[in-house]
Amino acid sequence: MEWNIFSRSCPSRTSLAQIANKWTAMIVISLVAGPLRFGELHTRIEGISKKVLTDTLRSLERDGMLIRADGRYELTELGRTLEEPLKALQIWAESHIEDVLDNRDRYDSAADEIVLVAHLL
Amino acid sequence: MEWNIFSRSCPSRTSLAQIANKWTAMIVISLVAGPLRFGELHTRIEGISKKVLTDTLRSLERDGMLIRADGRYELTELGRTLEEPLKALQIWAESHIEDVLDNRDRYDSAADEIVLVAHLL
DNA sequence: CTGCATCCTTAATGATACTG
DNA sequence: CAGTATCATTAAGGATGCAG
Repeated sequence: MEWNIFSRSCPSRTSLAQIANKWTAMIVISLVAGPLRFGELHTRIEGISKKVLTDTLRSLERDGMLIRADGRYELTELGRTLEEPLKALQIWAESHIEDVLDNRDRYDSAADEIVLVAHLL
Repeated sequence: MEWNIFSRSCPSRTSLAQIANKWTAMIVISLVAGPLRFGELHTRIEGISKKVLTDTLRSLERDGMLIRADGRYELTELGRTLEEPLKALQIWAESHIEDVLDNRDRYDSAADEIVLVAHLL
């Protein structure tokens, strides 16, 4: 069977949507070093609500990325295969953020100028 | 400066949210081979609405991932650095989807059993 | 064809209170 | 502590029509 994320109804797109997600990335990255409790995850991933954390953990558990064993969340073998690609996203985000912020400033001030000129006409 | 996606208000988290996104992934992957027109992107990325495509393209343009040159969207140098990590997500999604679907089936039928037992009590 | 603007619907997220 | 349940808010996504 040929799976293709570009195909509207291909299940692989739902899988992509699940892994291409900031909460998923932070949870998986947090669990790489070893199992953690709910509260530990809640502390490390600043700003995540208990509801969102619960929902995301259930969803990852359903997909077989992690398991819950005596109060701790642990990556499965499948989940560990996500370490590398998701860690790469973290590294990208943290190492390119200054460029991105500069670009945003430039873009926004260019937009401001357009508005300014428009007022002069 | 130390950037950290786990910090609630760190700008790098907004950047992570932008790249850890299925539409971003599909757009960037589509543009790796060369510039494309709006309509070409709209065709390749099945099921994306014009509004979402427009919004996502603007957002990526703002962050400096791509530029619009005479009707074509083209990755910038910064955007091309996303090729590898995002392509990795595509490959993961397409190559592990069968495992994921199996896991979902198992998880859901286990949940059904619990409901069944609950009815017997 | 390439968008932008609008309106509408749904999904994601957040806040709070509550229970085992 | 580890959730669940509920409600409120916000963001994402989609449909349609219009304009350059």
